[in-house]
Amino acid sequence: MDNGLPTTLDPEPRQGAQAIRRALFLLRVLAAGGESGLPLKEVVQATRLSRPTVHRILHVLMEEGLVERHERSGRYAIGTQVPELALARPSRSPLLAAADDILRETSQRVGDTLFLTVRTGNDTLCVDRRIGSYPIQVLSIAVGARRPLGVSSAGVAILAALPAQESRRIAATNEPRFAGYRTDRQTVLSEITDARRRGYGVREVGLVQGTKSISTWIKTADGDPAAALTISAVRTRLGPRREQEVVETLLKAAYEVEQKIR
Amino acid sequence: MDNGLPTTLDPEPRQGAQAIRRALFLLRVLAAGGESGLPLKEVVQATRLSRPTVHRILHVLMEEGLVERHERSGRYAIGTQVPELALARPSRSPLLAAADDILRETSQRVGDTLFLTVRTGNDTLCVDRRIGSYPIQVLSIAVGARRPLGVSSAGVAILAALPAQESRRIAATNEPRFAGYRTDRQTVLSEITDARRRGYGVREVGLVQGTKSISTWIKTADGDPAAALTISAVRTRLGPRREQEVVETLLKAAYEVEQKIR
DNA sequence: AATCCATTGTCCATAATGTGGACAATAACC
DNA sequence: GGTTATTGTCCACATTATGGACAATGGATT
Repeated sequence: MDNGLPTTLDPEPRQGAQAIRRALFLLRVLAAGGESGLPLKEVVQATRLSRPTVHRILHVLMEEGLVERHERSGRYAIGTQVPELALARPSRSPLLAAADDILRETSQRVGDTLFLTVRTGNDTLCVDRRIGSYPIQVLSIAVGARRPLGVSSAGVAILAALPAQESRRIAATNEPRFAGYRTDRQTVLSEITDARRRGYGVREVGLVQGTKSISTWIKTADGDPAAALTISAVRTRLGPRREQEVVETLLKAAYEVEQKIR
Repeated sequence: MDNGLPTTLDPEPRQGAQAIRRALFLLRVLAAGGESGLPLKEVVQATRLSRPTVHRILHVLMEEGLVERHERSGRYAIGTQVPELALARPSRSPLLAAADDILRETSQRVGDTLFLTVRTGNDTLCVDRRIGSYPIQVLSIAVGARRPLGVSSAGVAILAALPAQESRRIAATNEPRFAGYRTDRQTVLSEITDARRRGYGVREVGLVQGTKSISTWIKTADGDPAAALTISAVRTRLGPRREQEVVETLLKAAYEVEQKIR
C-alpha cells in the first residue's frame, strides 16, 4: 500500500534536528550535481545557509563517506556510501515495475523519448528513460538527473498536481536554486497555473535549446502526485496538431500506470 | 557527555556534527536490518545512544524520507530516498567491474558460492555473489547483506588486513552489536590474530549452522583492505586438504583483482 | 475485562552542540 | 608580483539537541 512516495504534509515538523535536516538537504543538493558534483560556492548558493556551515557539514559527510571530493576539480559529490546504503532496499520500486511495459509500448508508439520522473522532496528525479524510434532524439536528461521542482515540464506537472498551497510553498523553498536554471518564481507559478488549466504541463523552451516537452502526471490512490510522464522532442516535431495526439497518448498511459500501482 | 559513539577516528575528527554523525550511524544500523528493518529497541541496543535520542532522530529521518516504517511490524528501515540519492553515482563501481570476470571464473572452478564483500565504515557489505555448480550451496548471505565488521569470516579477514590499532578500535566500537550475532570482542580479536598468522580468515562455525567460510583480503595500492573474497560451503566440503586447495585459488583470485584495480 | 509487561512515544529543564561573522590561506588569474 | 575568487579555520555565544522521567499503547495472560 505504501509505495514509499514522499510524505506530503508534515502536520508538525519535529524539532531538535536542525543539523540533520541541513545535512540531508545538502546531500540532495549534491545529488543534483550528479557524478561531477558541485563546487562549494554553488552548494552555498543553492541554500540559505552560511558558507562555514555548509563547509563544516560537507566535511563531516566526507569523513563519514557519504560525500566525496573530486581530486582535480575539488567539487563535492555524492559518495560511495550512499549506494551502499541503498543496497538495503529491493532493487526495483513498485512504480518502476508498474510503468515498465507501459513506457515501452508508449515510446514505441510515439517515437520520441519518454521520461518517467518522480518527486523526491523538493526535487524531480528522472528514474527511467525510453528512447523512441525517430532519428532525432532528445537525450540530454539521463536517468538520475535531478532538478528543483519547477524547472522542467515534469516538475511543473507535478507541482500542478499538488494542492496550490503546497506548490507555492515548494516554489518559495526552491527559489534560491532557480537562478541556475534561468527561471524564477513568478514564471514557475504561472506555468503551474497554465498546466492546471490545461491538464498537462508544456515547456516550449526546454532546458535544451530547440526542444519542447510535454508532461502528464500520475497520481496515487490518495490523490498525491506520484510521478510525471514526459515526452521530449525537437520543437518542430510537436506542433499544435501533434501535441493533441501526443497528449492523449500520454494521458492514457498515465492512467494505466495509475491503475497498476493501486 | 561521553557517549563517544560514532568515532570514525580519522586524522582529525571534525567537531560540530554530533547529531549528523549519530543520524548517519543510525542509517547504517538500519541498513543492516535490510528490507525488513529493525524495531526501535534493537536500533537502540546496537547503539550507545538513549532511546529518546534514537526515536527522535529516526522520526526526523522518516519525515525526510530516508527512513520508512513498515505498516504492520512498526519496524524502521531504509527509505526510498536513499536509492534516489544513489542515482547520482555511476551504476557500477570500479571494484565490481574489476572483480566481475575473476569471480565468475573462480566460482566455476571451485564449485561453491563466492562472495565479494567490502568494508563500509564499521560494517561489511556483501556486494556480489556467484553461485557455484555443486548441488549444495550456501545462499544465506544475499547481496546487500550488512554486518558489523568482525562477525563474518569476511569481516575478520578485513580486520586482519587493517593495522592492529584500527582493528582493535573497530572491535571496540562494534562491541554493542556483537551480542546479536552470538560473539563477543574477545572472540573476534583472537580470530583476527589467527587470520593474520594464517594469511586468511576462517570460520568453522558460520552464521548458518553447519557451514564453513574462508576469506582472503584484497588490498588497494595504498595497502588498505578494499574487500574480501569469501567462499562458503557446507562444512564437510571444506576439510583440511580441500581447504588448502581452495585457499590457494582464493589468494590467486584476490591477487588478480588487486592488479586490476590499480 | 482487568492486569501485567514490553515496547514505543512525549516533555522539558539544561548543558553541550553547532552557528556564522570575521579573519586566514590558498588557487586562479593577468 | 599584485589582485580577485574561492576555500578553509576560529571561537564567543545563542540555539539546538539531549536524556531522565513520565505517559501511552499494544499484546499476553487469567
